[in-house]
Amino acid sequence: MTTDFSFKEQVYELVKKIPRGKVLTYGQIAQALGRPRWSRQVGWALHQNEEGSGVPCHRVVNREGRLAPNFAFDGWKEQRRRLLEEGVEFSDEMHVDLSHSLQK
DNA sequence: TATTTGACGATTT
DNA sequence: CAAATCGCCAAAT
Repeated sequence: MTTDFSFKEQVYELVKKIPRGKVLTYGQIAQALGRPRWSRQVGWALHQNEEGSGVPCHRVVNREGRLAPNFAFDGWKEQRRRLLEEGVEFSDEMHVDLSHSLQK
């Protein structure tokens, strides 16, 4: 076993740190982990994730703040509902207002 | 080992 | 805004 964690695990740790009412984009997560082109792999890591993993995956959106069209466990409707409940503003049905909710 | 797939990003049409 | 296109890279087939 090596000392480095899987990219997946690093993604989980970062996502767990997202404060309530804020969101992160896939690309930001990739960059924060030192892999600016790994946005797709970030999406995968989260897709492999399950609800019970303790990862608030509903706080992760694509670069426009758009909710994933085929969000795994309940669909983007459920994701939107959760975000609204946390105080995240929406500019559209499927778009988060990043200028107010994007965590740096 | 080659091809396809995908919870992405950016640009162009 | 929608669709097409290209780049990116691991996992699935």
